Amino acid sequence: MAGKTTIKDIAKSLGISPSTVSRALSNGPGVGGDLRERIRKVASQLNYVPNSSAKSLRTRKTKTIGLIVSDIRNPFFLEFMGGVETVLFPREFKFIVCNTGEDSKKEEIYIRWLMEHGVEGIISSPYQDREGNNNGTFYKKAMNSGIHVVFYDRLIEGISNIDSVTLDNEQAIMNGVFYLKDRGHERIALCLHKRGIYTIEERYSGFKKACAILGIHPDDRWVLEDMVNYSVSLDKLRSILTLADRPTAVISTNQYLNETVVRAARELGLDIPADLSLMGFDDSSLNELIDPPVTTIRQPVVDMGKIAATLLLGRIDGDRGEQTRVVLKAELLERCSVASPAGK
Amino acid sequence: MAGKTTIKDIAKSLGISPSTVSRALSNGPGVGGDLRERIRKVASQLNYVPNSSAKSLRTRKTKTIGLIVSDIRNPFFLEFMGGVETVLFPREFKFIVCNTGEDSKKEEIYIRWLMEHGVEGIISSPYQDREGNNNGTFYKKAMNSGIHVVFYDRLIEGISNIDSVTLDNEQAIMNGVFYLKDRGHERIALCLHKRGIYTIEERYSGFKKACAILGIHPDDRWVLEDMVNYSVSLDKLRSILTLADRPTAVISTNQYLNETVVRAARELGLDIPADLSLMGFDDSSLNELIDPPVTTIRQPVVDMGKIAATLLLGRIDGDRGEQTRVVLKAELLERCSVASPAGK
DNA sequence: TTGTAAGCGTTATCAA
DNA sequence: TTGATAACGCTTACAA
Repeated sequence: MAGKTTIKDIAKSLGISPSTVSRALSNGPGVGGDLRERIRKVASQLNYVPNSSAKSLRTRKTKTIGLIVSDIRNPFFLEFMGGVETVLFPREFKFIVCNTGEDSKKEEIYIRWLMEHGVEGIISSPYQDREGNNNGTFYKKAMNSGIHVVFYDRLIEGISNIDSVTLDNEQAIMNGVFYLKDRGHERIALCLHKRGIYTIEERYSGFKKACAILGIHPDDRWVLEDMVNYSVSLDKLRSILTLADRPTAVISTNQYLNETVVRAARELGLDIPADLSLMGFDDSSLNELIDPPVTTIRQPVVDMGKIAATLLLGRIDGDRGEQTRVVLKAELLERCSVASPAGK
Repeated sequence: MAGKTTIKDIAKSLGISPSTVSRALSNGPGVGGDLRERIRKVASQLNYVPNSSAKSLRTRKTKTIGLIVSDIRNPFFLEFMGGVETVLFPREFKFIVCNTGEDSKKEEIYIRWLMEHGVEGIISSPYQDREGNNNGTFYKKAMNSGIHVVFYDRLIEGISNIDSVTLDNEQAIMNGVFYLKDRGHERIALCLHKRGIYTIEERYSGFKKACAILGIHPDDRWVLEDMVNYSVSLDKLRSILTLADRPTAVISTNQYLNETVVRAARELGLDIPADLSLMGFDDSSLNELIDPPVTTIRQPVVDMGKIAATLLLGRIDGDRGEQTRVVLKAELLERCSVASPAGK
């Protein structure tokens, strides 16, 4: 009703000074236990709500961080955010969600907004295009102005002192290839999202490494790039799956692509795993219920979120130790989408 | 490097007054086009970053809203948030995500934080327990202090003047029951999350209404409540599905329960739809790939997000019109999980 | 068009 | 233990 009550109103109503009220309400020392109680009482009677803009202006602390995600539609982020919130809430930290949609410009804008907002830290999965362009300089700028940054899922190389938590993507895909080879597959296709993005490059490189180690030579044209939506993905899959000498197995590199391959196979009349094996990546709980249940490479996403938030809060709390780079291991969930190819 | 540059630094460096700089930088009138350009240039040279705490303190505007979600793990929110972000970004509004986890106390804490933070609005899906307790008074408090509130998905009854966007839950479930009856089902079970929650009550009531209209009388014990995790859900489903006179169809009321029913049926050796039909609710893109593809009641979630954000921005922009209550219609996606019961 | 000055609600420093 | 005062960085009457 009335204009918002401030610390001054409380002070006036008790006939004391604003500074005392401030001390009492922020649990600072130097206030009589008795007086403190009376102040608290009046504050709640007057419906006092602290003004954090004023507080932040004075203290330069907002208890707020920014969470930059590359694609808000990806179920990966639900789990990740869940992990982050778990850690942030008990510490009374709030987070602003920034969805870049793999748009470098949007990422830049959000970084600027976060700086203006006065966040104390940023947890980000940065974008990088195939030419290697990224927003590294903006993250640097944020760091220079005292904002701590933690990268998750993706890295920007050559930018120092930024803590990170990522997956061992190379190893994850290598294990996938090994698993397929064990079951007799040498004709393996790979589905990739946009080249340039850290995880995609790592997964691609893991694929090549594993093939080299095993001495197998999948056709270069079976490496499908830019699978960004269903219609282009279907076209690309069709182009390799309708040939006589087609691959016998496909490795997908995210949950969206798992679905895409299953759909495409159905549309092309290919049975999984009889006609085509699928090694999925990421794990929606639904992968188990799909026909057939999809064998998949699972990342510990919730942990990733918790670790990212913990690293960041550590820095905010004053940890000036060396850069931390946490690398998590993936797990291969064996289900039913991989078979041995005919004739083996 | 240096302490952050402020408007004063820019003013000093140009030998002009801070107010002129402020006017120039905030695109206000009353500044020479020439001067404005020079100010802009110096600002960027000095790496000027506006301090929004200071700005907010002065203007009482933060360009920030709060988004309260009841369970961050529910894929519903991914889509919803996506819709919200779409509308907010072009308007330069940021959002803070608050996960209550169906915990009334946590909801209250978040509302308080949002008020302190100075958000201009709150988009919320409020919790209510089976006794009807909710945080209505806190939402009222927020409203009274000038924070606009929009409810989505769920409502708190008897609290006036709050815009909302919800689903026509009663009709949605009624259509589901009608669909089942058309295919010969009269022995229908219903799976519910926590009673008390708005959507759950509405869906339950829709179920009863439809049964009354059709003159069918499912066993009361087939209405399963509190299906909050897999093990209790499995137990409850087992208790009704292992009886000789068991239901022939189950209606689920969220995506999580869709999965639960499918898993439980498999565990109990029941084939869907031969032994048991399933009418799902909510639609993950994966429902189509499940074995069998799940017939489901789909909500227009992205639209819901866009509408909620649009309503809120309208209020923030000064719309003082009557309370708006948008009620969206669900869509029944016919797939393969419903069959006619044996003997029909 | 530009400058002056007050004030937004806090906290922190210094005295009392 | 308490109070007076300045300051955080910005906007906005009002005056020039």
